[in-house]
Amino acid sequence: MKFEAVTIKDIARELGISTSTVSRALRDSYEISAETKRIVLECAEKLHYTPNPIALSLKEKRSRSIAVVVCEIANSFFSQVINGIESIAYNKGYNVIISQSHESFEREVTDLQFLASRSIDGLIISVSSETENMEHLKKLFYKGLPIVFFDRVSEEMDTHLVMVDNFNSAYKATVHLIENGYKTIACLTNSAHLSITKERIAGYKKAIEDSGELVNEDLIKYCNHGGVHADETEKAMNELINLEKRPDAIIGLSDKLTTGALRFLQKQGISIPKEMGLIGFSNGEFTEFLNPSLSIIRQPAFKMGQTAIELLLAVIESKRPVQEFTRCVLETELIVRDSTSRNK
Amino acid sequence: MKFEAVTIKDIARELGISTSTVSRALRDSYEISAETKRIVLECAEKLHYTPNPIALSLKEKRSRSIAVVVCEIANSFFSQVINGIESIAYNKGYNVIISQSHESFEREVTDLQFLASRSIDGLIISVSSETENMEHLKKLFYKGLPIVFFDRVSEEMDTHLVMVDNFNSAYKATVHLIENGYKTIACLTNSAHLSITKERIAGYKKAIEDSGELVNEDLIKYCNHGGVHADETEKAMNELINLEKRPDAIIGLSDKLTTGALRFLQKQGISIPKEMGLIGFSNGEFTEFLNPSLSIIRQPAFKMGQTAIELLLAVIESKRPVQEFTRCVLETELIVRDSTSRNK
DNA sequence: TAATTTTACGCAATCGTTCCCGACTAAAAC
DNA sequence: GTTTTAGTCGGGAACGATTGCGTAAAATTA
Repeated sequence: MKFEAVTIKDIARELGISTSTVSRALRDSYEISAETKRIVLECAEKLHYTPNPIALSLKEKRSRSIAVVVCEIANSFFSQVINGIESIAYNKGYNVIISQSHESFEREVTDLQFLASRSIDGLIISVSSETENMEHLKKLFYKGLPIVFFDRVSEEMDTHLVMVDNFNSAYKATVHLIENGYKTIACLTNSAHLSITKERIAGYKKAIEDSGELVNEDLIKYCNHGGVHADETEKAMNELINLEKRPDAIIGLSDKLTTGALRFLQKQGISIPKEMGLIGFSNGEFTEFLNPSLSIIRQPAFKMGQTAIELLLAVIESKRPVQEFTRCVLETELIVRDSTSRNK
Repeated sequence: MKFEAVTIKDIARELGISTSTVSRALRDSYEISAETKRIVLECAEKLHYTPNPIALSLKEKRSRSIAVVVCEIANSFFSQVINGIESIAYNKGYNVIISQSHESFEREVTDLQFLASRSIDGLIISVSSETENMEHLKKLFYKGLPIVFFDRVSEEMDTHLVMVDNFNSAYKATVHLIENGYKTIACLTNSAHLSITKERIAGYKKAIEDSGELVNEDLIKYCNHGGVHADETEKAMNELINLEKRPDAIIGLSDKLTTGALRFLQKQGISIPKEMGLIGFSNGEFTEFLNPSLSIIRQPAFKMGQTAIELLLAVIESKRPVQEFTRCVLETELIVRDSTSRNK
């Protein structure tokens, strides 16, 4: 594979036949006699021939590899999504190339530039929390690169979208807090321009309004880097607990923010769920064993990954240009635990 | 990148010059006049030319992509390692292709076969817990594929190794338990043939012996799939708590096993650290906030990833065959928390 | 037996890029 | 005035594999 690199030519030379015959024999073409096929196969075996995929890619203009761009791998939600993607890509003979944006727009742009220059057949992406401008993606998309968005999607392009029912998830969680007697519910969320933020905030607001209360914008804290920098979450939390009317519950609208809030409250010695209720989006594996056990909204991450890759491969392998795009919305699961049971 | 695919031929045609000149101009060759370079660069810009890496790979016989094989991405330790790998690979212009073995030997073999056929320039691997036979790796290695092992290594090939001081880590953790008054210390570990298992078990045994006790093999439970199947851990734990002399502490010799033990003890209502002390290897992000907070041995996962990729790239980019291989042993961190403080 | 079809294989172009050889012009050296 | 010598550029062969087309020889048919 490296130094030797047996090629079809070596077989041809060894056998005294042409490369075309070898190629056809290897592909079991009908125009090659059974005897020749046998000899070629035998020789290929003997010489440890392995086809060179690069040469194939060059001819076929496809690399059989797809790229996945997420903000961080070391985040349960995203690693579970990748797990789902990989589970299917592997079976279909595709490589999965992974890149992390670390919530940086600049990094996302260079990532994409790099990947695009590496001839990928398709892209699955959840944009960074800094990403407002979609030009870099549009450019690739209109050049013909199949793209599937998941989680943090953009509706600016006509393509497949995989997400959860963000509105309803946030709505349910907020209603749950209200029903448990929490009155002043604050909200820790991502950059305002992200799709997930807009939808989740809308659900949160609707729940507040449906309970007959007024939405207080001061209770909504936007963390523009999604909580990757711990101080960002801390700052937001500090502002919240110093409000003249201190909230009695927090809802974290993404994984890192939920756990960041927990971390902060623990440090400050603010008791959960008594002084402060806490619920949030999370796909962490051990929310059940946290102290207190955490009430969460869990996304079907693995399923989301599978759906995304299936949609992407359908586009890639479609003969004709795909016109119909699905907007796949999956359900989340609200898991109630101790961090929101005030009365316990 | 897909449909148009502007090539240097297009530029050559547009400008009425040869492809060789275009190629040289683009690479800023000394034999091309400044004026021609300017024109070519301008035209390339205008036509949105992007070089085709596949064609380059074919010529240069390198793909600038490396493969990483781990058992699971959705495992903090491995995702942190990958994070470290990616952080450096990205800067050096390499793609990272990730594959999961899911602790299956068969899957590892097919993974590798697939990857090798995709012309990767190098491989970083932590073998699956089922992997005893290294032939599949040897075959690739002797074909010339640079390989770096990390975590679960094999010494059968003369190549770079990145690991932690497993012996000492297990030793320290066991001593810690002993010093805290635990008498009967059981051990939950991976398949017996893995390097990490051997070394960690040796450290555990040494600590027991140093304390003047005898090692009881019944207290060592081997989970051959590393705890990916929950029932495996449960079975082992059940056997332990039903021993005539029930252990009063557990040491988990890998991430999944430590958390698996915690999960089991919680379910059974066995109080930690009173009835049972618990410590183990873990790189989980929230061991601090678990109930009780977990004493752990933390590996420098990010650093391990960085070290592995640096060693690998050095081999890949070396002009002459590399003869000297390092066996890099990093230190772990013992973090004492509530799960081992019996007296509290 | 002659004409036709089938079988089995080789030639050469192609994918996009690089790079080894020339080759040509104009200025410098003899 | 002839020869060197830079300075620029083009032609064409690679890299490994596929494939349309052409064509011998063998097999079939008339």
